[in-house]
Formats: sequence, C-alpha cells, structure tokens
Amino acid sequence: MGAVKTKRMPRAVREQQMLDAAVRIFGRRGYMAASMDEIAELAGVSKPLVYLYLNSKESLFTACIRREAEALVEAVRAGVRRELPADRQLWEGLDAFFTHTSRNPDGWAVLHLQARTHGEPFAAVVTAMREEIVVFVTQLIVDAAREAHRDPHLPGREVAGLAEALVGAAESLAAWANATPGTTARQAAATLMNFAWAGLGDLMDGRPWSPPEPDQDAQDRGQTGGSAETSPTR
Amino acid sequence: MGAVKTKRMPRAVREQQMLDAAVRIFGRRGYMAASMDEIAELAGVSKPLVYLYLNSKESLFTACIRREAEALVEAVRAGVRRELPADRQLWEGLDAFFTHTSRNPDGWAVLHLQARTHGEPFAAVVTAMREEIVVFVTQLIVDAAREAHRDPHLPGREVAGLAEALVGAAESLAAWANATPGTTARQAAATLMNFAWAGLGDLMDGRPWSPPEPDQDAQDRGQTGGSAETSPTR
Amino acid sequence: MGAVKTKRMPRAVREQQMLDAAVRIFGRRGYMAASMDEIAELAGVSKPLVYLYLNSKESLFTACIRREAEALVEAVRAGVRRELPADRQLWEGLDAFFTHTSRNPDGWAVLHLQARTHGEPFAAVVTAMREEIVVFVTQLIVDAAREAHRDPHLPGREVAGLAEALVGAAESLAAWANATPGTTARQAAATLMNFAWAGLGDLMDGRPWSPPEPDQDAQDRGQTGGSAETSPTR
Amino acid sequence: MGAVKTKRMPRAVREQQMLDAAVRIFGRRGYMAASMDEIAELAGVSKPLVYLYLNSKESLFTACIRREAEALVEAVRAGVRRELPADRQLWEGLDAFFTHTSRNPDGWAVLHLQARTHGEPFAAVVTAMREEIVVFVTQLIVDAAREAHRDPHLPGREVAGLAEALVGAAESLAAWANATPGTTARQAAATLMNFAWAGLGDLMDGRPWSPPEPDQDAQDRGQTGGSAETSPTR
DNA sequence: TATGAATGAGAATTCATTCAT
DNA sequence: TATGAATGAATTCTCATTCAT
Repeated sequence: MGAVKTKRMPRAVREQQMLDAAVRIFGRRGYMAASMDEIAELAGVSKPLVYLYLNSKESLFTACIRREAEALVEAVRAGVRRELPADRQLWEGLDAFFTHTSRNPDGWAVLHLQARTHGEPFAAVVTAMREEIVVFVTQLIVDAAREAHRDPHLPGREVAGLAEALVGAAESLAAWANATPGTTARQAAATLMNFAWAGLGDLMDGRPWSPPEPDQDAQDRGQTGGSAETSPTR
Repeated sequence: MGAVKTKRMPRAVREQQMLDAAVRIFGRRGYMAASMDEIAELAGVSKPLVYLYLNSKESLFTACIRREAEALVEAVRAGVRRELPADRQLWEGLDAFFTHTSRNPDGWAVLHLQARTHGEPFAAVVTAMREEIVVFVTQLIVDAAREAHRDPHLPGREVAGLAEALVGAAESLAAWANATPGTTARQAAATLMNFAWAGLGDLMDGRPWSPPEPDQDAQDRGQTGGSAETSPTR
Repeated sequence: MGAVKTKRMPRAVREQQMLDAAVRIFGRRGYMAASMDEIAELAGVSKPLVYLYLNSKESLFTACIRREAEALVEAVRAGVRRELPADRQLWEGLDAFFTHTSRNPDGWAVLHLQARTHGEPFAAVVTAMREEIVVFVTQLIVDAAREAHRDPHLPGREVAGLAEALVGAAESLAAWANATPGTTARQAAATLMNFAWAGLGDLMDGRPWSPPEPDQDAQDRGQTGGSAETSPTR
Repeated sequence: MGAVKTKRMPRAVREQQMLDAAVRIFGRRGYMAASMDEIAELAGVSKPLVYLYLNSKESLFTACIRREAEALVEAVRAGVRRELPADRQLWEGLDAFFTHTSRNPDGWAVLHLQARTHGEPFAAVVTAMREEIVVFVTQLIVDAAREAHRDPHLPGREVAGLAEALVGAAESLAAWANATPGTTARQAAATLMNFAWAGLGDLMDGRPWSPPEPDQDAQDRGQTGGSAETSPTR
C-alpha cells in the first residue's frame, strides 16, 4: 500500500507526498485518531523523515490545512469571471466550489470537519479562509442590489447573516453531494443557486432563477456540464 | 466545579450526572482528546463506576449523542404547531432549533462537530436524527406547494437538495449565532426564514417573507421576542 | 531481578519502592541514561503506575534528590552533639557524613554526581542542602575561634572559602573512600579532620589533631569504630 | 554563533573545530543531552563529516576528555618550577590549576562533571589524569616531610588520603570560585594553601601559611596578581 | 453501590548513525 | 574533502480498561 518506494528524492517532492498522505489520513480518521506511523507508511517514508521535514503532528496538520485552504480558495477564484453580473459570479463560484470539493473529498473533510474540531490554532486558518469567501459573497449580494437599482433595505448584519447562511448551505450541500451517488457538482450548484436566489416562495410560484445555458457555458470554460435540473428562465 | 460529591444515589441520577459531564467534555475537547479520567472527575465519581454504568468510551459517547439528538428533535417537535401553514411551521421549527442550540452549546457541539468526525457508528446516530428533520422539512416544502395549489415542477431529488441546503444553512447559522455576540435565536431564525422563503432575488426587490408579529407570538409561547430586523409584510 | 512481585499494596509503600529503585538506577546510570522502563521493572511495577504516582521523569528525579538530601542532612544532624566543643562537633559531623555516604552510595551518587550535572531545577535542591552544611561548618569555624579566645583575623569571605574547601574535600573523600576497599568511614573522617584542623605543616611537625578515644566514643554512640590511623594527642 | 563557514580545510584544523564545539556542548548540556546535530551545527560542518573524523559520539566524547585532561595537566606542569621548595611548588600548582579552570570552564565541566558521570570508559581517562596529579601532590607531601627533616609518622594510605582530600578541595573550590563573582584564581589558591598547609588550628592561632610576595611573584611569571587576603608571614 | 490499585497497548518524538553522491 | 537524504531503535508519556474488595 502507499506510494511506491522510490528512494532518494528531493525534499520538496517528498514533502508533497507526505502532505498527500497526511490529508488522506487526517481527512478519514480525524486529527487525533490519525497516527504518524500510518501517515509515514502511506507516504512511503520512515517516521523520522516526516518529523525532519514537518516538525510535529500539529505542524503537519497545520501545513495540510493551509495547503488545502489555499487550493480551495484558488479554485474558486479561478472559476469566477469578475466581469459578469453578480448572480452569474455566484453561480460560477458555487460551481467551482462543488467541483473542487467533490474532486478532493479528503481535503474538504480536513477543512470542514477536522480543522474546526481541534482548537483555535487550527480553526483560525479555516476561519480566515471562510471569512475571505464570506466577504466575497457579501460583496456579491451588495453588488446584486446595486445592479437591481434597488435600496435593498438590508442592514449590515442582515447581509452578513445571509452570506453566512449561503456559505453554510454550500458547505453542507458539498458533504451531501459527495455522499449521494449520482449527484454532480453542477446539480448541487443549480439547486443551491435556485434556493438562494429565488427562494422557496418563488420556487412554489414556478419562478426559479435561471442558470446559464449549460452547453454554451461549458464551451466557455472547457467543462462538460450536466444540465441543471430546474432551469426555465424566470 | 464537578457535581457536589453526594454518595449513594440511584443509578438513573448518577447516569445523568455522568452524561452531563461527558457531553461537556466531549463537546469541548472532542471525542479522542476527552479522557475518561476527566469525565469521571467532573461527574464526581470514580472511573470504575463510569464503566459499570456506561460500559466503554464508545458506548458513553453513543449515549451522549443519542440523548442530545433526542433532546434536540424533541425541542423542535415541541416548538412546532402542526396545524399552522407550512411557512409558519418552518418558522417555528427554526426558532425552536436556534433556541435549543444556543442554550445547549456543548450538546450541539457533540452532535454537529464531534459525532460526525469519528466514524460511521457515531455519525449514523446523527445522520438518522438529521434525516428525521430533513424529512420533516421536505414535507413542509411539499405542503407549501400544495397549499399554493401549484405544481412546483420540483422532482424528488431537487426537493431533497433544497431541504438539505436549508438544514445545512440552519446548522451553520447556529454556530454563527453562538459565536456572534448579540445575535438572538429569533434574529437567526428570521434571517434564515427570509433567505429560504423569499430568496435573495425577492429580497433585492424589497419583498421579504413576513415573520409573525413578535409580541403576539411571544405571548403564545411564553418567550420574550426581539423583533426580527427585516419585517415589512410582503 | 527487582523486588518480589507483591500485588496490591498501599500507595505510600509503593512510592518508597519506586524511589528506592529510581535512586539506584539514577545513581548508577545517570539521569539521562536511566530509563523509566528500567526503573519500573526494578521497582516491580508497571510504568504507568510510576507515572501515576510520580508524574514524570523530572519529578521522579526531584523526589529522589529531595529524599536523599533530607536523609543525609538528617544523618549528619543526628550524629552531632551540639553541646560539644567545635572540633568535636566537626569530627562527629564528618564521621556521620562518611558513614551515611558509605552505606548509601547510590543516594550519594545521585546527590553528588547526577543532581549537579543536570541543570538548575535539580542542582538547586542540592545547592540548598550543601548551603545548609556549609553554613553549619562556617559556624563551627567561628565558634572554634571564639573558644580559642582569639580574633582569627579571618574576613567573611575567607571563612566561606575555608568552609567550602572543607566540604569539598569531604565530598571528594567520600567518593575515594567508597572506591578504596578497606577504608572505613572513621578513617576517612580522621584523615580529613587531621588535614583540616592541623594542616599539612603541623602534620610535618608531628603535631596532628587528636581524634577522640575510639572505644569510648563508640560506646557513646553505639557504633563499632575502627581506630583512626593517626591519633597521638597533640 | 558557530565557526564561520569556510569550506575545504585541512583535517587537523577541522578536527579542532569539532572538538571545540563538542567541548562546549558537552560541557553545557551534558553527554547524553548533547546531540550530534547541535555539535555539527556549532562546528559549522555536516554531521557525516563529524562521523568521518571522530567515528562516534563515544569516541568524540573520549577525544574531548583526553584533550582537556592533557591541557589541564600541561597547564599545571608548566606552572610549577620543580626546583622550588615543596610548599612553593604546591602553591604554584594550585594557582595554575585555578587559572586554567577559570579560563576554560566548559572543559573543566567536561572533566569534572560529565566524564565522571557516564561510566567507566570515560571516567577512566579522568581517573588517570587525576591519579597523575594526586601522585604529584603525594610526592610534594613526602618531599615536604623530608625537607623538614622529620619522620612524619604518616603511613602510605594516610598520605594518599591527604593528597586526595587536597585535590578534592581544589576541585570543589574551582567550581566555587567560578560561581562566585569577584573571586580570582589567586585568591582561591591562597585560601586553599592556607587551609592545607596551616590547617584551621593554626589559622585560629593567627599563624597562616605565607603566600609568596604577589608583586615579585607576578614578575616571575608575567601575571598581574591580586594580593591574597590572608598573608602575614608566619 | 462504589473505589484504590494496577496495567497492556500504543501514542509522539528524538537520536546516533549510514548511504549514495 | 564534504553533504543531502534517510532510518532502526529507543524514550517519555497517556489512555481505556480491569481487578479485588
């Protein structure tokens, strides 16, 4: 099991192997239940080497969190075209988010489940990343109001709460989509977009938010999109 | 800080003391980091007694999860009057949920953070409880559609996703409300209700969902309600 | 090897067994080279029990040092009759000191070799004990001067240096006596007493200090004394 | 702090750098607590080079002990003019000894504290050196007796004990002088010389041994001598 | 009902030491 | 002459769990 034992490789490479193994073990077993022995074995190296490069279990865990947080933020950032209208940006962000988390479930487990469960030092990194995303979403909500030429009657705290709810719903859906076979990132994004933008009330009235044309959009980004399930234009 | 050392009390009482202590420790330290020593000390009994009554750490943890899950479901159930319209039922359920979690943060931490992070046996209990709630919410959505005499054009999976998103948002807001000083359960419920029912689109258009009259409602349930921040009738 | 495995004994007894074992191992191997495993085995208990009672290697070592230091000081104190003239007191103190160290070589090694070699926290305990003894000796020197009705022309620092030298010589002779077969505590005490009181110069002139009558003295204290080798009355 | 990193230097030089570093680390941390990593870093070389030149930790430690022992014996030997009377020789030896140990505290710590605390192989080297010095001192005592034209009534073992006590007192005073600010090597030597030669009894009677004239003596040896504190000529 | 005494099993971490270049 | 990469073997310490009373 674990990586093939290739001897004598440069430090940078070994470090990534170790982080790969650590993310996998931490994500599945949890921080405390993960043992350095298991991580080292999965990485195909001896324990002392793990300590030599990553210093301690805490520091290894932190390195995992940091790497995964940066990768996630980067994935979302790269998936959003800032010149589009706010709702389209939100859609793209959600799509990128669900895509990344579904492709990288262990990393997502580290961020979403493990990091938050083991005290300030670790949680802080995730909190910072989450804050970045919440701020981004908050801005999108404000932009959307401006684009609608409306005074949204929304005080600051209210907007914060909405952004928080949206991000929370996304996080939760990510786990659900991963656990529900046959659910694509695109479908999860569409569901949430509808929920967030149109609301249950409008959905009851048959007025969902309209996701972009899947085919055309896929061509734009080079992705193979399944069609969102609820898509009549409002 | 532990319970006052009273010797020789009936088993049922001792067990509750132990569970109280265990929930507190598990909620704060996490499952793995919690030690049976600390739990026994906080419960004011010797370790062998904990084992005599609760058998093992796993079994103790399971008992905690079960107790807290039942308490939460019961709190929500008791808070909802099933004869009201769907949106009012949802509102009452959210209110009851946020109230319970804010009053019982350690129990909530056990359910939301710890139980899900330590493998199937534990997660299963929470999943079952969550499923109960998701089913309830799903039913509410279907009811709402029926009440609106509409065919909502929503396939089953889509409704499941919406309920999932709603519950996820609620869970996330619970943590946020607990962590944000000055945020009441009622405000959290109002924010989420708006978000869920009206959606961002409608909120942009100045058409939020209308929460019930706080004063009258408070009289109904015996609570002192702060007024929801976004409340013009639609 | 190690103590006979007698199960289930009261804590206080087990603790002494552990300290006995620890003193022996620390004294022979040194602090760092001693392993908790070895100590536990020699004590006839499991390692966790050692930790349960003594908390850590450091704390165990400290407990050893403290116990041995107190035992040594007590032995010297009990061996000296304070109503005698200064030189007799010094003699009795030296005799008690060499007797104790020769009967308890591991304890002496802990104090003299190990404790001083492993940093402030440990050395401090020994330093305090040594200071107590140096103060006692200093007082004896001053008393001796007073008894001789002399102004000894000795400034404070000089007396301190003399006491220090005397104690140092004693410490060194203790190791030598232990390592040189056939050397009794009484002989060591006599040699040092001569050296200290008469000085090499007087010894050259055939004027040594006179130790007390061995037989009579032994009767006083219940000890079987070998006769000191250099004993003509001055 | 380590040596400046100069690449490619002759083996002999590198070896001395390593020994310098090792003496410092061993002297401060102790044998077991010293790590080869730290020593290599302080020496400014890689660990494998240390092994290439010095073979092992044990062998490195032995090399340190040997070097420091030789340096100390050589310093004492060079400080004593063998043509002087015995007491003057003793005085010069003590002065040289205290001077060397105070200038080289890490080396002295290695010899006095570390080497004796870590088993026969190491202690043996120091014991041999010490023996050399004890023999020298023993000879001085015998010489002194001969010079006094006296039969000192001192059997061999007694003389050995006296020499042992004298050397032990010197070792102890060296640590004391190093730890007591403002105490010079010369003062320490004077104190001990008085103690050893005159003895407490004579000191009480106001008849100390007379140290040589500091100024004249300093001219002899090229040292700036502080005056000894107790110096009336006998 | 209740507990003081005790341990097997495993956790993180460190170190002296070597290999391949 | 010199080193980056790598490890086997301990070491300290903790924990869930049980026994005997």
